[in-house]
Amino acid sequence: MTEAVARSVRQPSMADVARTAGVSAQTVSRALRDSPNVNPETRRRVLDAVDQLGYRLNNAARVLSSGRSFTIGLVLLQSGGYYSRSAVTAGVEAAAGHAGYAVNIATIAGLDTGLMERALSKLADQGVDGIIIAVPLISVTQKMEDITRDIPTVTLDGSRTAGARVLGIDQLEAGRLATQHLLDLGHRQVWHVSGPDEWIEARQRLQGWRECLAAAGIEAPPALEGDWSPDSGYRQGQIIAMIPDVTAVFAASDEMAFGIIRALRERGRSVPEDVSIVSVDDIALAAYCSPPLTTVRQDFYRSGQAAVELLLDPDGANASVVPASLSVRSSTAAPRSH
Amino acid sequence: MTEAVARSVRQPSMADVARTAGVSAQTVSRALRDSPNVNPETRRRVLDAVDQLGYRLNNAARVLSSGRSFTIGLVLLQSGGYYSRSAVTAGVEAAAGHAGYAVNIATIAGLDTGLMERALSKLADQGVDGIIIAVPLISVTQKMEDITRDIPTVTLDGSRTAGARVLGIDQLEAGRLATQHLLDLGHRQVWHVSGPDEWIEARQRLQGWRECLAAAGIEAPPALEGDWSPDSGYRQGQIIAMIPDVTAVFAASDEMAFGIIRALRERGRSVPEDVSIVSVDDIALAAYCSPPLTTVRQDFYRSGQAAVELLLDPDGANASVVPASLSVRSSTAAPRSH
DNA sequence: CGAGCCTATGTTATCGATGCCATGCGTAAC
DNA sequence: GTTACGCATGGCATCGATAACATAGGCTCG
Repeated sequence: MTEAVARSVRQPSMADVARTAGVSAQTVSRALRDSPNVNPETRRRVLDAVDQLGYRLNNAARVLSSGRSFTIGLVLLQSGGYYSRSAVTAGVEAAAGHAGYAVNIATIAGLDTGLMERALSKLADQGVDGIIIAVPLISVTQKMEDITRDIPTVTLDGSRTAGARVLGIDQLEAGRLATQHLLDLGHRQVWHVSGPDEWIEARQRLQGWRECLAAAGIEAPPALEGDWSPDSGYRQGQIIAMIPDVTAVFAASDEMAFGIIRALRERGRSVPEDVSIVSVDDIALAAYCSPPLTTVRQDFYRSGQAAVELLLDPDGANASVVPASLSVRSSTAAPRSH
Repeated sequence: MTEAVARSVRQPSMADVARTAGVSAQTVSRALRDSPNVNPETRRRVLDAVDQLGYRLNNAARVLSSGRSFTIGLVLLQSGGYYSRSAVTAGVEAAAGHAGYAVNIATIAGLDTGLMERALSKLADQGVDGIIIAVPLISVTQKMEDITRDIPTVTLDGSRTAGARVLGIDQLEAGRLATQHLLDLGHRQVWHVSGPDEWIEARQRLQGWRECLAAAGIEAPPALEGDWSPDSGYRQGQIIAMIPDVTAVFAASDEMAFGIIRALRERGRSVPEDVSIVSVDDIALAAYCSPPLTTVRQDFYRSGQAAVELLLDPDGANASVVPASLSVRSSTAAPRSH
């Protein structure tokens, strides 16, 4: 006797639900989207049918017919800043999910306009309703403008295209807070290990540092440049260790700060006794490595959330700023008196 | 004179391209998907028309008519392990993008079957072609089984449902490597601060530790349990610091290890002179904090890639393992001789 | 008590790409 | 010189939900 071949069963559609509930497909659609004009009794019947059939709304069909995808795209940089990337993602995902949106990720391998264009294209192809760019745009191309003109975009701490809104942590302020803290402790000079120049954050922190020193009438020493990684901090730290009079360093990220500290210690300079170090980020480990870092706290998770809110708010402001605050721990101290 | 109102222009469709290129829509579709039976000259005309119109394939329509979404879902846990989460995501995204797939993220706030079900439902609703679960499934519910039966699933280091393939770093081996390293240095006893018991990784590392000690004829001391965070490491470290004879500790994660080290130092126990510490992960900072950590390296990025490969390989194995290896640095040393 | 309106529901067209089948032409095979 | 087959292409139905419009009762108000 021939058995019916077990074939992959077709997923139930709205029409199936409608049939089971004894209503039209349109009514099912309305009931599922809590449209106001649906009889509670009818809605219940529909929901029962949904349960019974194990119905699942077909997203593609909804997107096609409604023109909205309920998905937002997130552009991230692959390398560097594991902590911040991860925290931003979590914040974005949480806020998006809360608003009924899914998140689609596009990672780019480096700061390159070509890669950036491809990432944006990919998201545009996916039909995202909005885009959050969490990497700095070094330069904005026509293609990027085209895409961000058609799709609402929020730039997190980056430069902007004509169409994009900008959300930023106040990096100028972060640089000032860090530098001022060192000056307040009595240091007469503050060195700086910056992030890569392509990054807006890096430039702004650098500028905050310069301005703060200028305001105190101090001429800024040359800035050293790292790439956010602990390893680059280590390399710049080796250089700093060769300069005799350094008593205070402002590092543009916690990870670099740890590298700097390691290099200084290996050369017999202790932190904070000989050299004070302050940085920016306040990653989870900042309080637990040795010494616990004095650092300017950035709330990445909150930034991610705020970016989504800014994106989805139809008449929101065009720019918004998340404040930064100083966490004082043990990597800074008054300079040793001679 | 009345100006035409600037209205949101309809995106060009395949039919528009077809008209411009002087062919049928079907041929456009074939040309764009490099179907073999298309005249090169025709293809060129089509591509020119695409360029000229700025045509962009409508993903929703493609998904609806083809039944495939070219999207894979990634389930992540929101808290803890920033580094690993981020690296896994990058690996998944890279491998997926390489194969022409987009990645859709679902973050869950905690290890809870309800949240897990909702995350899977959300991904299923989005019509993903496959799912990668990067959090341990504490217990598998019917609903979870249903979803993972319908959609190919790979579990990264987690327990498994009937339908899922499993990819894991060999955590048993990681636990053994770490413990054996301490025994080889001459330690007579090794304490352990584990991860939360719900995590398979945590259980396996713990088991590796127990087995290794057993093989050496040593009775394992009670394990202390943390939650992967530096803070939990710090708390367990305070307890360890009160026990006089401890000379070696195996921490289940780098972040906890840093917390433990901090607690020990605050109580006057130096690392590695008084107490040796080895952990698991090898995060970027492991080499740069003080002391540089001896740790079992896990290649999260590679794991993410491997998960995608396993997912997309139609006749791949049902399980696969990424090896772990020991990075020896300065947090471990031979015990002080009495 | 009839005009007008609000509520609950049904009907039909539509979104844009693809699967399947049909077609016409050139060429190799018998 | 048919038959048969491969290649390049077109036509049409279809995927599943939704927007826009249509309709049938019931209620309010002058």
